[in-house]
Amino acid sequence: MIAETKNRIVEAAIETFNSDLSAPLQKVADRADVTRRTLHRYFSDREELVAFCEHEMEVSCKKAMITAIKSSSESLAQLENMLYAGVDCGAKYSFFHKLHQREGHNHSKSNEDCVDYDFIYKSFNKIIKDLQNEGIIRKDMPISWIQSLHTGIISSTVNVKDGSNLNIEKIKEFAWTSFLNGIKK
Amino acid sequence: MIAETKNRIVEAAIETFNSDLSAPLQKVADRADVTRRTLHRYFSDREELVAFCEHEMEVSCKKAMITAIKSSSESLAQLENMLYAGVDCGAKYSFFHKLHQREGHNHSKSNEDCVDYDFIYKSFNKIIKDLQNEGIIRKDMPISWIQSLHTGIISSTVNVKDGSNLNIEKIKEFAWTSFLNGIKK
DNA sequence: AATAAATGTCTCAAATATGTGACATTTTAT
DNA sequence: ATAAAATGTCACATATTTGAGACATTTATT
Repeated sequence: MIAETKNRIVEAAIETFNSDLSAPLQKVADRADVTRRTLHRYFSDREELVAFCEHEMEVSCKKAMITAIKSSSESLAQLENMLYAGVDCGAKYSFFHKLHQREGHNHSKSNEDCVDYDFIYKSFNKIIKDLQNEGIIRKDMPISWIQSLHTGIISSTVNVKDGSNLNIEKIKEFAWTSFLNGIKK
Repeated sequence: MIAETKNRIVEAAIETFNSDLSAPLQKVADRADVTRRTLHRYFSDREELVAFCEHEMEVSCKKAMITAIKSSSESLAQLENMLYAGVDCGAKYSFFHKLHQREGHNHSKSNEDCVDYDFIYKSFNKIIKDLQNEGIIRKDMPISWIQSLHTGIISSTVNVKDGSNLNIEKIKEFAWTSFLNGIKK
C-alpha cells in the first residue's frame, strides 16, 4: 500500500535521524525495508523528507499530548497520561523536543508548529504549578528540572521498551511510579 | 599546545557524534576550532578518530565510575557518586552507553573495553541488589529499569546543565533526590 | 632574533552520497 | 487473467565528503 510505505519511510527516518541526523538515506531506506529509489519516489530530496518528518512529529506529538491533557480534569491524571503519551510517541517525542531546543532553531510565535509546542509546554507548566499548590509536588524543584526529568524518563522508557523483553505496560507503570515519587512531597 | 588541540578535537568529536554519528568531519573541526587539515594531522581518518573517542570515553568513564565506587563502602553513597560521575562525564557517558548497546556492536569478553564496561555494569547491579536486600530500594522494579532510569536522569541533568542558568551542584542534588525517591521503598 | 613546531591555506584525486531515467518484476485491484 | 500501480534493479551524472601534498603563516622555545 502506498500510504503504508510512505509511513514506514517516515518512521524509519525519524528513528534514524533522531540519533544520527546526517545519516545517509540508504540507512533510512534499509530501516524502512525499501530501496533508496523508492524512497526518492516519495521524497524528492533529503530536505523534503526531513521537513515531512518534522511536520509528522508535530502533528503526532501534539495530538497525543492534547488527548492526554483532555483525558481528565485531574492534574495528576493529566500528568500521568502525558508521560504515557510521550512513551507511545517514542522516538518522535525526543526528536520533537530536540528540534525545538537545538541551537539553530528560530522559535517564534508566528511559526504555527511553535505555537503547538508552546501550548503543550505551557499546559505542562500549569499542571506542575497546580500540583505544587495542592501540596502534591515538591516546591523546591524548579519546573525546568521537572520538565527535563519528564523527557528523560520518557526516553529511558522508550529505550527499555526497545531493548528488553519486559512488558511495555509494566515499564510504563514503573516509569510513572519513578517519575511521581521523584518529584512528590 | 599539541596535546591541548588533540584533546579539543576529541571532545568536539564526542559531542558531535553523540547526536550525529555520521556528521561530516568539518563539523567536528568547526566545533574544535581547527581546520579539517589539522584534524587529519591528528587522526588519519574517521575510523581512527571514532576509535580514539571510544577509547577516551572508556578510560574517562571507567575512571570516574571506579573512583565513585571506591569513594565509599556504603552502597548508597556509591550509587550517589556514580550518578554524579555520569553527570560530570557529560556527553561522554551517553555516547559510551550508546556504543555498547547499538546494534552493530559485538560485545565480547575478549574486547578489553567491554571488560571495563562489564565491570561497571556488574558493580552497578551489585549495588542495586544490595540496596534491595537492605530494604532501601523497591524489589518490584527490575534492574534493567533502574539502570535505564539512571542513565536517563544523567542525560536529563546534562541537558539542563547546558541549557539553563541553574547552579550545577543544585541540579545534581535534584537529580539524586529524584532518582533515589524514584526507586526507594 | 633565530629556529622549530604547529596550524592554516589552497589544491586535488579518490571515495561516498545523492537524485533520476529506463526498464524489469512484483503486488494489487478489477 | 489482465491492467494498473508500486517497487526493484541497474546505470549514470552530479554533489559532497574525505584524505593528503605543498607551501605560507603563526606560535612557542631557546
